[in-house]
Amino acid sequence: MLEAKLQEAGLLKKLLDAIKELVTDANFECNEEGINLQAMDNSHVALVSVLIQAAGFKRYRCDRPMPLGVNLGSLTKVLKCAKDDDICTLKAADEADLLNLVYEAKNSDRIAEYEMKLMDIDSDQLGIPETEYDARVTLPSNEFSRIVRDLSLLGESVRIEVSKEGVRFASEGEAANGSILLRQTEGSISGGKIVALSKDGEDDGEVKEEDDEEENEDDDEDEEGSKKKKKSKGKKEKKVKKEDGDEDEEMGDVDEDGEEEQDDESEDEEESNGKKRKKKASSSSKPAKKAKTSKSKKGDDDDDTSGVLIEMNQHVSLTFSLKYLVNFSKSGSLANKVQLMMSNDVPLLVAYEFDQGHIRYYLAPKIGDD
Amino acid sequence: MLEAKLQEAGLLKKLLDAIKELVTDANFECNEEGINLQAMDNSHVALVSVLIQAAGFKRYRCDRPMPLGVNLGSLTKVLKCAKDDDICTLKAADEADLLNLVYEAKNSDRIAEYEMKLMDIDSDQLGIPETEYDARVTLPSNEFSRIVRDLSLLGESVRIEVSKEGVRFASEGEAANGSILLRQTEGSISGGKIVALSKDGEDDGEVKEEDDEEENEDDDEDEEGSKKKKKSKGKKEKKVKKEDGDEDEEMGDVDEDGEEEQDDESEDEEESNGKKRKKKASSSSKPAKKAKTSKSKKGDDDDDTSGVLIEMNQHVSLTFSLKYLVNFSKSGSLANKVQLMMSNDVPLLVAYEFDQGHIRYYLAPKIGDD
DNA sequence: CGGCTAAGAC
DNA sequence: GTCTTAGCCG
Repeated sequence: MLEAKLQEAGLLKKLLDAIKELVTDANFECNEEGINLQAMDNSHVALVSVLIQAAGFKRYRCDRPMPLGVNLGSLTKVLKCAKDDDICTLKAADEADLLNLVYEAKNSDRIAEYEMKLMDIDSDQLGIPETEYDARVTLPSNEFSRIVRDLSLLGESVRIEVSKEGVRFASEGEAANGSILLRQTEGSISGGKIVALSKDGEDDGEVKEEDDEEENEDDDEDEEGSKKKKKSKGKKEKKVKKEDGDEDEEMGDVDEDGEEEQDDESEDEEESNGKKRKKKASSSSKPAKKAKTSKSKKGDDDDDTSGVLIEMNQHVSLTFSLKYLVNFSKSGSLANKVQLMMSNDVPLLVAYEFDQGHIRYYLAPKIGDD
Repeated sequence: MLEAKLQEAGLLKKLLDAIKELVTDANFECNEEGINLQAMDNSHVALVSVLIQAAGFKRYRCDRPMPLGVNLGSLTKVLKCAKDDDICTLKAADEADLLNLVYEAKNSDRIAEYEMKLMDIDSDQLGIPETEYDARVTLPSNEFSRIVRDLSLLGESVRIEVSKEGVRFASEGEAANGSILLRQTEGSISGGKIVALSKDGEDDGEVKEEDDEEENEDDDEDEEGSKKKKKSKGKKEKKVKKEDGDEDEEMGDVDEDGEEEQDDESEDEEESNGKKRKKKASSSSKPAKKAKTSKSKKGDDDDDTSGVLIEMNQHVSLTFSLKYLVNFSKSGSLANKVQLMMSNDVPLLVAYEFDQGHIRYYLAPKIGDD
């Protein structure tokens, strides 16, 4: 059975707000690491991956891995019945088709209890390879929101270009063209190894593990299917795949390598890139969180509250659909900072890291001129 | 070429908000005086005239008169990409079909640049004669907004009546009738010469000039007219001419005049009609702004922040469409005060004067009982 | 045509 | 955080 007590219902509410427009139904994969959700958006163009680490809960117990098939619209409604600062407990029995939600006001006698029907969802737990990127831009999440919102008024897509000059967001529209240039706040643009970092260093662990086992097979694609489903390779999976392709394995490698590398990095650069370093400690594929979560986060993403950090090993120039980026930017309420990770011709990773976990979006670039 | 740097993008944003529903496309007539826009509303019932004086800019250069044909919807979108306190620079090359807008955040590395397509617009730069009116009501702009908004809930039109009693706004509707009476805040209702005034005393130069000549005749109050006009009556021409003078000089004058005016004002107040007095000092036809803009404005329109000033030479009673008045009242965000100038059977002038210029609306009265 | 959901303003 | 308005779906 699952019993997970979250200090603030607000976290769940924000997460749902962030993804409910993108995805209608999804499996909340619960296991010892925590709760993970992975899904392609309804049109299979983007992929969203959410993690709430076990340590992010006030209390967490999950005897065995269980997928909870949730209609996000329903869950959103149920969550609207909670106040942001209510203590929220999720409970589900093994094999149950109900999710129990209990809201306790911190300082009151009020206890609200809801039970929501679960559904069986064909979950393609995709293997998201942890790639190394050519560039990462770390900026205040509200700045990112503003940029994509502004440019979305003008055109459909934005070209994001990272160069020594800084990062430029440019969009062309019928009535007007726009271009916004952000320069590195201070210091020079740095390189170093660029991989997605979570504060604890565990990031997509949940997904990974499963993948590892099944992935072995070598289908790139299977992984997704394999782990939980064995589903068909319906379209959904494919997109993801592109990237995954190799990635399954990469995932595994990543963790370990990643950590090591991180250490290395710290030494090299000014710590600016620095956020990564911290994680090493938590190398076991499991999430190490707890103690440092709050700190680590600060350390990582929030080190500089308002600055722009640009790390670049190679010039990148990619074009994306603004509609999706605007959607992703809703997650700004979850973290002060957002990381944009890019390599030419591979999907953009938009990552928001918060104390209890993260939400990451992957979006394939537009090709050609469209 | 044009290069105009505005301290606060917010001013332009407010202006566009105020007129974009009334007009879809319009020419921004740029010349040494500043930037002027004049247009009939889409149904040709109302006329709006906007002026941003050259001195209202942080920096202003316009080598030769040029009309910039702008789609207001497009400009509104582009302006939404600016923060209110961004420094906004407008640039256009001669004969260009693009308007360049640059937004610089005051304290950041952020620079956003937009280029908007211009269009050829058949501009009828109308000569708006500066008429002398029988009555002027000066009231807080939010009070005016409230009145027309309230009455618009009841009926389609409002009868505005200025008498010794004060000013009455009365509307009849199917469900209810309403009537709002505002009395002169203090002192008695005054007469005197009633013409549109801008804080600097330059106001609608473009329009007025024509009238001036006629006015010259000796009204005590002519001052306003006299000082600046002497222009020809051609519409476009006028504008240009007034000041072509030269900017440098203006600046000088401005400061000085401005200050003087303020002083004067304080004295005249009770003179009640007083608003005009101020201008005499600034007789040089130039706009006096800058240094004291903020102050001067206060002085003029805002002398009494919350009071109602009624000037009347003759009883007037006119009926107008509330729909338009509600629309006009959106400009309340630009100025604390609004002036309603009326004579029987001629269009109402609704004028908002702010530090950098003004926005004025003209609306023909309804005739008969409709 | 009405209801619901989402976005923007106060 | 709440309310209001606009856009989308049923």
